[in-house]
Amino acid sequence: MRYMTSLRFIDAVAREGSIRKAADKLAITSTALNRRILAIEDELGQPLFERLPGGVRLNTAGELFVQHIRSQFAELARVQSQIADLSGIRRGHVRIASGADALRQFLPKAVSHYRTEHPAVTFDLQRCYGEDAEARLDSLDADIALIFEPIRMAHVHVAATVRQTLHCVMPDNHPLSQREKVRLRDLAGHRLCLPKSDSGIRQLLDTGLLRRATDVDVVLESDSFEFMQNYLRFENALGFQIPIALNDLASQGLVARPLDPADVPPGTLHLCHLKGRVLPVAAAKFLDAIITSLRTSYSGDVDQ
Amino acid sequence: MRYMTSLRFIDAVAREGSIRKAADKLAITSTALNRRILAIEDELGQPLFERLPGGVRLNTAGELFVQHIRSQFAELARVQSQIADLSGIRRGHVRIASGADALRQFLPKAVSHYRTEHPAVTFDLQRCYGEDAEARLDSLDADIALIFEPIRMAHVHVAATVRQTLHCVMPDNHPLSQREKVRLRDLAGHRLCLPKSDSGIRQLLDTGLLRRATDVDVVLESDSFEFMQNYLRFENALGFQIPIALNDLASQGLVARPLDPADVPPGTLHLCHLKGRVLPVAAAKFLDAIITSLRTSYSGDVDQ
DNA sequence: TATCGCGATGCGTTTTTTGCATCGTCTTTG
DNA sequence: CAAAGACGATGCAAAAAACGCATCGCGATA
Repeated sequence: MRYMTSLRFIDAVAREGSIRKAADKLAITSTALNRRILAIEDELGQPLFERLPGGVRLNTAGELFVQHIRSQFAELARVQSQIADLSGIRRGHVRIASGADALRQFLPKAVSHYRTEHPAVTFDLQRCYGEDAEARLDSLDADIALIFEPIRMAHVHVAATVRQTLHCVMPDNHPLSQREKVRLRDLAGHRLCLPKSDSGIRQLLDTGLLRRATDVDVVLESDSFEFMQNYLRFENALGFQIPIALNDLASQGLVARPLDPADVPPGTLHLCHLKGRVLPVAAAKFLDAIITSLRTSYSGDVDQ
Repeated sequence: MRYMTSLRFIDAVAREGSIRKAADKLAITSTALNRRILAIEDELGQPLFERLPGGVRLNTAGELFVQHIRSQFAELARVQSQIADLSGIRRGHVRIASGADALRQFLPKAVSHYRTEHPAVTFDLQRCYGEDAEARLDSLDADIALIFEPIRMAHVHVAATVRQTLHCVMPDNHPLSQREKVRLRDLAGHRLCLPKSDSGIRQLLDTGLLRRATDVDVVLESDSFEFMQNYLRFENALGFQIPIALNDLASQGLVARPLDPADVPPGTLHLCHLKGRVLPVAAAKFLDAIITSLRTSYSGDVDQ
């Protein structure tokens, strides 16, 4: 939308922290950008940025205004999507922030399935660590977030949750593969690969291990599930995963066994959007779709 | 705000129902206006207006978009007022839709008092009949509405209510002026001046009169309280009013006596704003101020 | 059937926006 | 401690956008 240019520019400058850098990204000269900002500040009657020697930074008024700008963008997107929906063809853009878990199998399937029904809808999948997913909801950089385990911020709305029992992943010839369930004490003496400590899986494991004071042998930590999964066979080590992230293990000679819930409580996958926000049609319908899909896969474990 | 020009224009065209008429009001040529609208429609990928032989009319997409535009204006005003509030001087613009009742004494006093404390705040007082006040909240043409008696629309939020006992106004030498309270049956044989039927006062009276089947002599109807009040002495007639609208009667040789609540139930004055809307700081503070002021004047009768 | 009022469009003019060169200031670096 | 580098601000000319005028085509109205 053309009339929002100045607002887009201000947002960019706020993100870059420098007029010149933002101008580069926006493919205009810094002068033009500078003057647009001066013009808006002039109209507002108040500066939005503090001028620092190394660039600019939002002042309090600027914080308020940028927040306003972002919500305007989100609102516009929503209205556009609503208008597009009138013509029958659903179009729009859905931005999803997710941990690595759901990005492995679940979201690829869900997105492609949705796109076969609504080819005009495009997607943006953002891989997030830790609190980042929530922060992106907050800054309106994402419409929907899939977060495993801890929800920290107060202003996210949880549309649905899925209970996920932790599984232990291992080569199919590993001694523990004989068991139906794995207890924490069984891990003693085996080599473990653990996700990094900002992962929800790790946090659940840590509390369990701490409680039982089990002595474990952690050979590596990583934030890449893919790496860990491919690594297990080489060291005959144990990895950990939640069901939604389990892909076709058999073809890699791996198996998964659930951890006994008595040792490690099941974690929760949260499907969230920003509280108080009305999602664009495409995003709202996609959210519905994945909730339905989750309900068929994990019938008893989904809450809304 | 400069960047909103196109949006303002669309809003104007929607209100006027004609590009040429709107162009006149906006003091530009119809060509320029026409092209701006074509440009926006082009960007949106969908027309917003139906072209009729006598002008234009919003289509469904247009309705959605104009609604969006209006909420953007309101949001911007809110943010601006919030920003202005940062610098200490509270500035802003408060738009009030009210029936004639509160416009007589109460609002003039309240507004002038508020403006002595916040001279940078400006006001817009809109005299509304019937449902118009609520409609203006809805179209974001007003921030606050004072409505006596019936609230019809679902999406107004009532911030406070004040119970108002109907009073009978009469010349001070009128026989009924001897009584402390006036019963409906006392009205028989006297000349009455009644507000028009869309007034809350009239509706309360009508139900009371209907119930008692009192035979009354209505000599005139008007929607102007001022006219009626000035008229009473000439015919030695009776008028009706609620406390908030009672000005200095004594100087006009008039007195007011409450109607017995057993005959006519007390009415309710509603202080409202649009549900779900965050008011600009100035409007919100003014609302607080008048609620406080009402509480001191009608202590027992105010609910929040 | 003629007229009127409406929105759309081609074209020259005016206003706004942009880019270039440059200034002054502050931090970093040799 | 001085030179270099990066930043935002500003004067001025070029480019782009918006505007106004004249005019067209269309449908309603009288």
